[in-house]
Amino acid sequence: MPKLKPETQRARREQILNAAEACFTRAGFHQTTMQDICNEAKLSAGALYAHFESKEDLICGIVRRETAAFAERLSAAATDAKSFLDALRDVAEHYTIHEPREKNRLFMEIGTEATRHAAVNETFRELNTAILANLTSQIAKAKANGQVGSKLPPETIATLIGILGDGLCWRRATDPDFDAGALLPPVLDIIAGILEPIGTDGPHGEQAYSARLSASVPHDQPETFTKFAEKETA
Amino acid sequence: MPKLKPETQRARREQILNAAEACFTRAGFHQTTMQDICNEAKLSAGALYAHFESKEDLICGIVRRETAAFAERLSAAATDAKSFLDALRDVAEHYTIHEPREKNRLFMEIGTEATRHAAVNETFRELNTAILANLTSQIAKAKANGQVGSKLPPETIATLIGILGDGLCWRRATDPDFDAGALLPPVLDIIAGILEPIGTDGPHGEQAYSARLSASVPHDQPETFTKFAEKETA
Amino acid sequence: MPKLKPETQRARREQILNAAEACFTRAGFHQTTMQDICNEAKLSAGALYAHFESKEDLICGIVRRETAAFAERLSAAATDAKSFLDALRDVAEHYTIHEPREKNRLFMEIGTEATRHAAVNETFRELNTAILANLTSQIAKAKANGQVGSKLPPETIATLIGILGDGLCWRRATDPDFDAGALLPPVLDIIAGILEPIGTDGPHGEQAYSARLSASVPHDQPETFTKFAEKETA
Amino acid sequence: MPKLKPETQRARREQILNAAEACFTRAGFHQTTMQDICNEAKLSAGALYAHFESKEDLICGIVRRETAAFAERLSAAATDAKSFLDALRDVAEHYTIHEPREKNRLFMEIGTEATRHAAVNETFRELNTAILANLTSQIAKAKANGQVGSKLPPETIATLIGILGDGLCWRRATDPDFDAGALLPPVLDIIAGILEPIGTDGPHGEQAYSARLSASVPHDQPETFTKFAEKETA
DNA sequence: GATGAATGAGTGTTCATTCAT
DNA sequence: GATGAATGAACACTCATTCAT
Repeated sequence: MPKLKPETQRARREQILNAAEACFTRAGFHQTTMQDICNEAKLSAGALYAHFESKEDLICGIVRRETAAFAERLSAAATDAKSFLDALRDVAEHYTIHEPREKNRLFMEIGTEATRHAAVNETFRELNTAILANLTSQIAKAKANGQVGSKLPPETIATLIGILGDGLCWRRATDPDFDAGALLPPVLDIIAGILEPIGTDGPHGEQAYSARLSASVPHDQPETFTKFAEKETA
Repeated sequence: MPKLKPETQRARREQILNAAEACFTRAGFHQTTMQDICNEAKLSAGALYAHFESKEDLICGIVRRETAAFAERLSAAATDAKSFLDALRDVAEHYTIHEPREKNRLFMEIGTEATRHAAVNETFRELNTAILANLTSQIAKAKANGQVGSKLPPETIATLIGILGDGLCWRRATDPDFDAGALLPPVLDIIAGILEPIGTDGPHGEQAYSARLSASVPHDQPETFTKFAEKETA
Repeated sequence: MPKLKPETQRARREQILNAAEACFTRAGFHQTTMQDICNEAKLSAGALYAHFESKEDLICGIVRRETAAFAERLSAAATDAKSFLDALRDVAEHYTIHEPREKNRLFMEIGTEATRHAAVNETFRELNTAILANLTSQIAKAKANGQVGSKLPPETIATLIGILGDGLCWRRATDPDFDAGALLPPVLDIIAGILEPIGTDGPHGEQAYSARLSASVPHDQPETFTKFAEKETA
Repeated sequence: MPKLKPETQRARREQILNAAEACFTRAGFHQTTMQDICNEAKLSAGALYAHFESKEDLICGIVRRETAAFAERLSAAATDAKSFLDALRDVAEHYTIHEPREKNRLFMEIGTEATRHAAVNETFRELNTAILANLTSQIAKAKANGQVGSKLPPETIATLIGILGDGLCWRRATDPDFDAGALLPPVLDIIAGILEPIGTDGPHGEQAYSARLSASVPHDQPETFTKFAEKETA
């Protein structure tokens, strides 16, 4: 038998990753057995190990894919949305309203796992750093354009936004009664407060964040994150 | 060996919990074996199981203790500090600067575990709810006293503060380069912005958060959380 | 503290044996823990081990007591009943009708255990042998008196009766639908057939076994088995 | 290693069952560890658990096999032997003379275990019922043919025979001095007495049971029990 | 004499990974 | 390349027994 076409290879990898993600999301990393994943992927153990050399590697694959997807979405939102804040809102809505709570749990699981396994950690940080860098550069440009008034360094702002996002995700994963829909507006107001967009009468005026901010923080097209997704499927 | 004094019993429980916490902090729940904990506690397996009926129960014990300690600290800070914001800063400094990063990881681990095990989940949520309620009531009082101007419901404010805390914790656990010292001031500024303390020229003026806020939000003595600590050691 | 009075000692032993028997009957030897027995006897582990040196020893105690009780009953029945067959019927009725099925199970458990543990085996066989000897001597006397016509050696007859009894017990222990009341008459007819009592028109005539046999096999007072019970409580 | 042929699967199961039977026979269920069985079968624990899902399941497998073998033997004897009694004698001789005493112990162990574990109990009873039904139908046919004169219902006769068999087995398992060779003839005489075969001068005449009975109770071909053996190996 | 906490070897079972076919 | 049976080290947990108090 000749070597599988790279195309088939990639598809197979994707299939396994899908199965793994489904299992991990459903039951967590440690409660999921390799056999569970094989069953879900309708593949034999041997076939699975031809593509991922260990369970840890599989986790890395998920981390890579999830994080790349996140970066992608951020990027896409930045392109499509009218303003930086709108983009943020789109992404936040996606992850805390449209996606099921289980996805938030998977994110926690990933972060926690990254804390314990060198390889996962490396993967996780590398991508996180890239996302932060992207956010930072967007903010820097907005500042340069005079559209963001905050005196805080762009990286600090990016980190603050990241913290809010992580906290939101954690809370939803953890608390079944958490109402993301109700919390998102004040959270976006907070972000608006951090950015201190020029040309408004302050972040805490009477207007709703969307009305106030929709046009105020235009942003450049960020560099794409597709490379990470490609890296994964390469 | 006659019946142990309740006092000794409690000490033994504490000793086991200490060992378990050390192990869990070092290696995570799933990587820690009961034997590891026995070794750390210098106790036999049988002795351990006389105090905790399962590994899960041990995790619940840790959750209870950690969360109770957190509530306690929040409560103490509220009593000691000059203002609500100062109290928050004290607590935040403790958990993101004084405590080792490993403690933040343990917190993540706890939250993640709560996501998967019914018993852990129940324990976790019960205590989390109590903490949020306490925070909420403190804020409500401050509003009643006219010291907090925000129009947001107290519970929403409490939740927002919680999200920032969780996010901070997550970030530090996850990112070895994270500089909590640098992030804490802006985070507290954000909180100040949320509270909109009366008698200042707005949350985002020139003054540093400490200067601006130190005397602005006095607060009443919150109800103590000691009951949870007692519950654990009862 | 002075040594316990022998009387108290014996009572304590009895108390433990009662508890053990209750537990063993309820759940079997292997499913019963020493702690179960301690709880049932309302005694500490240490106190129990002051009287029985191991779980096996406890089983031996039960074997001794149960078997002695059986011998006693056989003996008493021989004294009270009008005929040997009546005595057998009384005993059989007791063990397969009056006693709960659980007792039959305990008997099986005892026999099975005797098969595996040297000490239990010795105890079990010693007493079984004595019972068989007693039965044998009763039959021998009946033959000598001309009341039993069978040409089979008395010991063989005794063994055959024993086999029927064991089989009956086994069947009841094993089969919840077993109707001992319906089976006992034919079994006693069989025994009558084995004995071939003189002065009847054969064992399988029209008469019911009791009518046919009630007066036909008078028997002497057998030597008592009380000594075994005493041995146990000595 | 592609999928094993069903044939090989069956052989592997058999190999495990053989090992388990050897161990259980040697030491009893509770004294045998899964590791013992693995060693005996020269198999790893994982391999064993691929075929039997628990120790209890293994016991059920043994019960099924043993009981099926017994039914088979009964069936075969009925086919081969000249008379029903001869068949019974063949089977009895096999189990109480040819087979080692240990097999009798295994039988006791099985029965005792059936008393405590739901799954084992169900398996045990199901097969026991089938055997009894087969015996019953054989007897019913013999009665219909006028070859059995007893007025007892066929089922009662079958149960009585069963009781004698169980008792015999119990006695041999339990008593090392038991001489089955000496007891079998009178036991068969008893059975002959129960059946009351027509055309003889009564069951307790001068002739030995074999001489008297060899031709007296012809019997039809019983339905085979092979189905149970198949069920096990299916 | 009594207590019951402590011991620690041992149990049934699981599961990531390998490799003969 | 794929299969899935096999491996075997671990694991959480138990329980007969001991012995300090």
